[in-house]
Amino acid sequence: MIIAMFELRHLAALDAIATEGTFGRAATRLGYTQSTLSQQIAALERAVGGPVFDRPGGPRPARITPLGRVVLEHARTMLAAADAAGEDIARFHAGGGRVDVGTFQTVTNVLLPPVVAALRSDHPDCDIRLVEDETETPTLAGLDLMFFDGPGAPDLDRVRLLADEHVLVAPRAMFRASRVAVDRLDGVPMIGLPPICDQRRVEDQLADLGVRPRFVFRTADNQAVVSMVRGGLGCAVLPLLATGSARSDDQVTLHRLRPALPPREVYLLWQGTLSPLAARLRDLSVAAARDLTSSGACRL
Amino acid sequence: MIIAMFELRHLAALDAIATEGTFGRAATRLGYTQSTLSQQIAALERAVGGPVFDRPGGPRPARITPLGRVVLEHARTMLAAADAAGEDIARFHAGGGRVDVGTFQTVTNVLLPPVVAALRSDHPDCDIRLVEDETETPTLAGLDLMFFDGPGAPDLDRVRLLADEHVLVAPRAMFRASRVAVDRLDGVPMIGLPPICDQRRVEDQLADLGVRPRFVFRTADNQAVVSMVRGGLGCAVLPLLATGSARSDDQVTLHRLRPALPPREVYLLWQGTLSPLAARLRDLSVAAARDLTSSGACRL
DNA sequence: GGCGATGATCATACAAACCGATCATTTCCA
DNA sequence: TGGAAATGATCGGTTTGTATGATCATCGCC
Repeated sequence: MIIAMFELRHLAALDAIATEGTFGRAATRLGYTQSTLSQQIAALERAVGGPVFDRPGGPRPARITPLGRVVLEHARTMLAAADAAGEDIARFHAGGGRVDVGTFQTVTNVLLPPVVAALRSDHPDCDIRLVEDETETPTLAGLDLMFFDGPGAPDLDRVRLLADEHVLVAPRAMFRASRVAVDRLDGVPMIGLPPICDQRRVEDQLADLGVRPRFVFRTADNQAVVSMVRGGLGCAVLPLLATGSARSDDQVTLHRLRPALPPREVYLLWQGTLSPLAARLRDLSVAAARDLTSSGACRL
Repeated sequence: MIIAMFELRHLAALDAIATEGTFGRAATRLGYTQSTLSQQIAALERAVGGPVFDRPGGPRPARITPLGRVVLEHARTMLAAADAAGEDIARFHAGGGRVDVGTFQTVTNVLLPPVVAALRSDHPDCDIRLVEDETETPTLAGLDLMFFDGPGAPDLDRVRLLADEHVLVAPRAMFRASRVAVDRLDGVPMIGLPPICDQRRVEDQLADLGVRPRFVFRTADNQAVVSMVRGGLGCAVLPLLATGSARSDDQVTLHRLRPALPPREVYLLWQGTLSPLAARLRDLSVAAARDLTSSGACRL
């Protein structure tokens, strides 16, 4: 007997007949004719190598055979899985399901909250998973979308979300002018993020200008950088959005740099076809970024 | 998007391509051509309402899409179930699997042991389940085979296994002759099984002959009946096989009755098509019964 | 003995599967 | 820069399978 030559439609027929008792009623329920069901069962019996129903003849209903019971048991498993698949597919198309997003602090704190709120208001049961994996060469593996401060690998799809101006955050007494010349940072005690990604680029650019700050503390936490500046430990060069809600006050001052460093460019990366949910997240993110830019939040 | 119009073969293609990476290798593995797999995936994509693979073009391999992942997850469930079904079907045809048998004490103790031994020697993993349900009108529901002391309902299939002579079991001092006239049992203290099935027929037949024994103890346990006779509590009329290995000794004597009561006829009943395992059990039971009969074990 | 329900069977129209050949695209290498 | 190699898509044609409606055989029941 040959292996697994049966079709889902045959198994549905088996189930319907076993449930309804007769070929005719099962055919009605499935929207077929009795003739079709007879042939489907015949095909199934060819596939499994023996009869699945006893047909006593006359008005007596069909009775399932031991072989039929064996097949039926598995058939119901498969039909249930098919149903579940259909539901998941429908949910997928409706914009539900799951989306895995790579992000980083600024995006998580500034951009994503309204995006997530909008998604969850449309699809309360959608499964949004955020992963913060700030490494030098991040990967898209296992992610549907990834926010990144650069255009990423050339074979990826991308959209540029915003340009985030680099500003100087300094203890209040340190600088007066609203614009500070970059070379005044040479030798100055400085707080920094770990030297990867944007922070690395900033330091490289300063070095190209002959400026070598003296890093006295590094932390991966944007807010902690600002707090240390606030404590007077040193100053910091940060993308404006990374400063959070910090603005010039009685402890810190924010300054533009002269010459201005190239801004941090935030991209959203993905690869190939997106799920409707992920596409919606992308579109909402683009809109949110446009709002941020036009509201002036990315420029001092 | 339409519901569950996909076929197992499409899901197998999906799985193979997701595993192998390219349509061509997957086609080779499945024994199809690349063209066929392209068309199968196209059909699947029509069924699920969207692409399941991104085809980057050129020598780059196909990559599964989010929708493809959703489908693939369920596909693997269904394919695993199909595999399991195939294995169960193969086991079924080879004579393995499960069989549910209704039996009763005599059959369990005398007939079945060698039958079960033979079955389990052929198929060590076969699942033989015995149910002792000694009621007046037993049912075949949930059973593949049923041993019964009568021909059963007319719409059942049956085979007559053996005729088991009714004998008198008496305390040693009670009767001398090897044949005892039935009417000598009138008023005699007697041990009996519950008055159903064969026991009921025996009592009816005695009553028809004007014989009314005095039942002083009833138990459903054949061996307990003999034990009570051995204790001198009374005598008993039993089918010979129900006496187990009891024979005339220094405590009990076995006697033929005059006139002989009709023997207990043991049938094996079933309905419709049997599984190979059940058919084998039936055939072995017929052979075992023939052995019992020809060895004289059913006649004193 | 006829009625009604059951499932099987047949002929036919239609759809789908599969294959072989071919094509378009892209990468890689010389 | 041009061509070889590998990818998947597409097309035409044959085969296979599917669904239908009509008809037939069987059997229980009134």
